[in-house]
Amino acid sequence: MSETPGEAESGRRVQAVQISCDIIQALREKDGAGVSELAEHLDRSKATIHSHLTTLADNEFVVKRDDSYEISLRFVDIGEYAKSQVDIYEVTKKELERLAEETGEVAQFMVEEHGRGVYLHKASGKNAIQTASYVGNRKYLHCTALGKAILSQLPEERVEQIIDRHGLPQRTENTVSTREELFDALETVRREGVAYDDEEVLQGLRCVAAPIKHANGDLHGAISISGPTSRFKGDRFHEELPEVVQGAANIIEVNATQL
Amino acid sequence: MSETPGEAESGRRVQAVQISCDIIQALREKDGAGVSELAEHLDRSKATIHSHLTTLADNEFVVKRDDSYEISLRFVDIGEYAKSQVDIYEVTKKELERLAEETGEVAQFMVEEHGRGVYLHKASGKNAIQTASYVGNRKYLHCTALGKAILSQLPEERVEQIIDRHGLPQRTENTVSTREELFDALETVRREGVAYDDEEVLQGLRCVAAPIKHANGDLHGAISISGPTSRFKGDRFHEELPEVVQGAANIIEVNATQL
DNA sequence: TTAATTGTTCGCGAGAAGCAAACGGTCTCA
DNA sequence: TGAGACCGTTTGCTTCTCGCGAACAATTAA
Repeated sequence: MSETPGEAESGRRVQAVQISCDIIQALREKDGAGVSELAEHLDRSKATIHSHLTTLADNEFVVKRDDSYEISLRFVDIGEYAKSQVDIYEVTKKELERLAEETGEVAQFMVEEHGRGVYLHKASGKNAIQTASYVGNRKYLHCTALGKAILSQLPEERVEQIIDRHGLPQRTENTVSTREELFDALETVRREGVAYDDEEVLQGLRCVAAPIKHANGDLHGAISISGPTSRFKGDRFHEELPEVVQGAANIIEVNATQL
Repeated sequence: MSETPGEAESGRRVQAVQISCDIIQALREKDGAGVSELAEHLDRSKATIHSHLTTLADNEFVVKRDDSYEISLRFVDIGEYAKSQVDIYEVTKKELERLAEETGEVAQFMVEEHGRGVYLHKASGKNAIQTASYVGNRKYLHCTALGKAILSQLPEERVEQIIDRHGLPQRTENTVSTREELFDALETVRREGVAYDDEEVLQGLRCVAAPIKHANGDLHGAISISGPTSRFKGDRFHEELPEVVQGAANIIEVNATQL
């Protein structure tokens, strides 16, 4: 079984570490901040915040610029490392580029972590539209084609755990909002091999996703192609694109077994 | 003045936070590890390591997979954010892609932080060679063309501070190894507008870099083109490429003033 | 000059955090 | 089928850390 079964509520925590995590979170939300501002925001003394920031700066997790502290580029380094640890990352990236060029649309790659979906790559073809998603972005799994493709590969109990943890927040009126609806949808995905998003996230945006079946390392991922409803309709939407996406997923799977 | 003047030796630290930072560092070096392994490596009790890992997992900085803890993809998210905070990032990225296509070589973008250079983007043209550098990678500034281009824009006292902090470790026999040599080199860069790397880092690899003059936010960066000595020689190396790189840097500067 | 901001330093007391040891798994090998 | 040797996890206890408040510089504004 992958990751922590449910959220581990038990066990001791280290308060000081929690404070530093909160500081990083706050620095991100505020695009950098000073000691006093953080102290007020987190309801802690200035002295506390100060010693934490100094420690974090020592370790190059934050940078001090004049009198403002900001998130350091060290995160870029570690983030890039984290991506590289995903064994199918390189193969998938190449395949996505090909897919984007072939279709002219946007191709994306998502993996599951902590019960949510993380975008790991985005390739844009000639006619690619702008999408709100960016690499690193975390989305709930039940409300995107990529997410549903991933969920379709997980054992039912894991899906239950994820719902318990994150719920089924409703993005738009088309989002699945009950467990039954979701499990039905996942069954359909398993049967057809692809997941669809028909304007469920954004008006006018359609999306076709296929899971990457690769239980190795308990890592579950999916790839997709997105585009405007005007181009995503008829045979192209229901036959051509699903076939292309599934084909790409297949190639990745084959390459992955050789790792 | 940007960042901390010299390393801030003074002030209090938070030991617990330091331990967590060490854990993350260790997880990265070891590509994930268990509690016992970390406890031994960091010379701490298992209980301590465990409570730290639990806290870090709560905050999604690490993931527990079976009995191994690993660096989480949350770093991808924060890293991507950190990049986006660099105001010239988007403009430079576009310009790099153009540069790579036009020359067929490798084009790169580096900024300074904590006295070292961080690669933020890499674009590859048709004939691009493989280079060891990757996005997020941190290099000493004195031993690459990009680094020297950056240093040439910093006030002398800042350069002194950086040398005090990091020294001038010698990569190859061609690396500058004394302060005088370095300051002479920087003077040349300022005069010519470009910095060269003539097989100083790697046998057979040459590189031309130009600083991006843009004091805004105290952010200093540079862009470069790298390629094999076989193609980087004669007029192309000493005139054509320097001109192209400087031109690109100029375009970025102009676009940057409009931010 | 004064007043109101900063960030920084410091002494102190409370409680957090680190340790050791015990506990409950799982796996291997006899 | 056990014994033993790992593993991660839990728990009490003691100590020393760390968070607080207040004082201290250093800017900035009025």
